[in-house]
Amino acid sequence: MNLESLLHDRLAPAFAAVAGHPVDPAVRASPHADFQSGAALGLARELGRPPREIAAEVAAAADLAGIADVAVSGPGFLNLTLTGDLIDAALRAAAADERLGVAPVTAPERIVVDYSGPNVAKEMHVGHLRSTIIGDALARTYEWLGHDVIRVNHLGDWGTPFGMLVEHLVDLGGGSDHSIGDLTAFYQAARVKFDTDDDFRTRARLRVVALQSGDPLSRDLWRELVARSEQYFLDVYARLGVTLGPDDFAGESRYQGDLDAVVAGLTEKGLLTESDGALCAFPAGFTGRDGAPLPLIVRKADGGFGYAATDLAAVRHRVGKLGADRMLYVVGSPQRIHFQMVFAVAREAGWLPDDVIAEHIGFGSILGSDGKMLKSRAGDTIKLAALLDEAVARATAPAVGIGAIKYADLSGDRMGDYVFDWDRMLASTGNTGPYLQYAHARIRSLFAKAGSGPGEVAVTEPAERDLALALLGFEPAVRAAAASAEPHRLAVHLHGLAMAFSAFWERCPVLRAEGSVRASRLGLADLTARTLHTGMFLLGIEAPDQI
RNA sequence: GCGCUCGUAGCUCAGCGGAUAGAGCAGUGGACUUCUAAUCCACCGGUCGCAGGUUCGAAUCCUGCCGGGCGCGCCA
Repeated sequence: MNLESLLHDRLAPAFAAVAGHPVDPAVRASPHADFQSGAALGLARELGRPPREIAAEVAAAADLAGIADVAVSGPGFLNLTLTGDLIDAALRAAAADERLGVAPVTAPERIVVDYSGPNVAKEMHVGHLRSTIIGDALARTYEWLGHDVIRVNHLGDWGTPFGMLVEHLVDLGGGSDHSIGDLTAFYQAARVKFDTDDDFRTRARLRVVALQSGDPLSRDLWRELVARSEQYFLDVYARLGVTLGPDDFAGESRYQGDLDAVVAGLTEKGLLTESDGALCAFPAGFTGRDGAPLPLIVRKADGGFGYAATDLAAVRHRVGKLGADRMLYVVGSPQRIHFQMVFAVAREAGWLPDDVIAEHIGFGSILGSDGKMLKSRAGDTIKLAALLDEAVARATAPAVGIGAIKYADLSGDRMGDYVFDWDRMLASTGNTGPYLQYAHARIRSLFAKAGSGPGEVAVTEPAERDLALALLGFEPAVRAAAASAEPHRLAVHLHGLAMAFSAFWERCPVLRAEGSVRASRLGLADLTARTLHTGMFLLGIEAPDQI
């Protein structure tokens, strides 16, 4: 149940009656009561009356019987204090519902979420962490709310590096698993040869041509590389608890057949200009260093296609074939302008209708303790696998270590940078994954000993009431996270819920209570566990029964 | 130079138009015959980068500065 909406709906008619027109009651959580409405303040000038008088009139007119006690406060606020009956009823309704009282959206959208997108033949590294974690949390959240989510893993599986990689594979004698071995070593060996061996470099260039023109051997070896990499990615996703699966891979190679059509389409619309031999689009409103129009390079001077062409083809495909109502690109902030330009060109080309939303979901960097981009001590990029190994080694259990990393990534505003700090993220207290897991596990242990299940909730103690309000704040938190594509809104709420539960735990004995009090507290505990479990599930964080 | 983004307590961060700006960590002082003390309670701690503006009301919106990060034609 969404209490804010309920209060909003009850106050709106009263405000409309007093003001003579519709007014947003502006119901918010309040430090002075459960909720407050400050709308009377804004009406004072218009109505030429003191705000407290307006507030009093609204309070008298509003139908809040059985829902909340209302009082005029301060300069003209309405303080709203929920009745015990309403709280009990709302908790019972949530407890009786598998979805905790959160109804699916009434108008489901088809939402394409593009995230993770690692490069074939390279190991995943910390640079892929945030996109993978944030994207997965968003996909899970939208899906749970009832949207039709299509996950897209836009692999870097095409382009000039693959001439080099395939040629290297040929040198090693073909495509058996053993010849590829460690992906990073394989890539680096190819790279070294490419940089130092003229003959190899020439063969690599020819191999690109062969690959792109469909030479069977080249294609087979390329496919082997892709397959190997995909299996490796899936292993990482399994460790991370990320829901990307084998059917979600849709790499750049998939759009190669569409690129000529992209160029043709843009040409037909008169959107392409030749500049220094390259075909460029110049969407309105983008300027570069010298104030000149900023180009989106669709086809390079050498005739090859850049990523802009692929991204445009992907937009076309996602709108035209996948039927997207909304597309989210969970990609780091540095690419913000690129995507804005892609979206702008796609709109001009007619591939992105006005009623389809395309959003770049940017995020900040992960920093080391020195305040710079996170690197290993030697200054290299840190492999994701190594990071996960360390998390597991440092934590009491794999789920705790992995959960700590994921929660640290999701608990702050995604646009900000954050400092990667093992001690802080693994701490059992504070706004951390382990704290949430601990709160959940405590409840599970309670039921392991209780000998009876949850009963009907009837809130009496202040700590129970605080917990109840936190529980009822779950729905608004999930909807807020979804509305702004900001998982931290849910994460912060879950931390507050866990804190409210801890306070309840200290002050309100459960198993030592008797009769209906014991049953009610078990009911509160159970609802808390289920809410934490669901919320953590939406963030992609495991909630073990024991820690 | 232009653009994007971030500047809130010693540290890490919420809050993003409403009443005395909130948490956590660190610090100080308490609480274990107790359902997981991996916890809880209290205290301490802030000219919300600076200066204007809009508003009944600004950390929140606008403008201009200052400081950090990132981008700005053939890498993705």
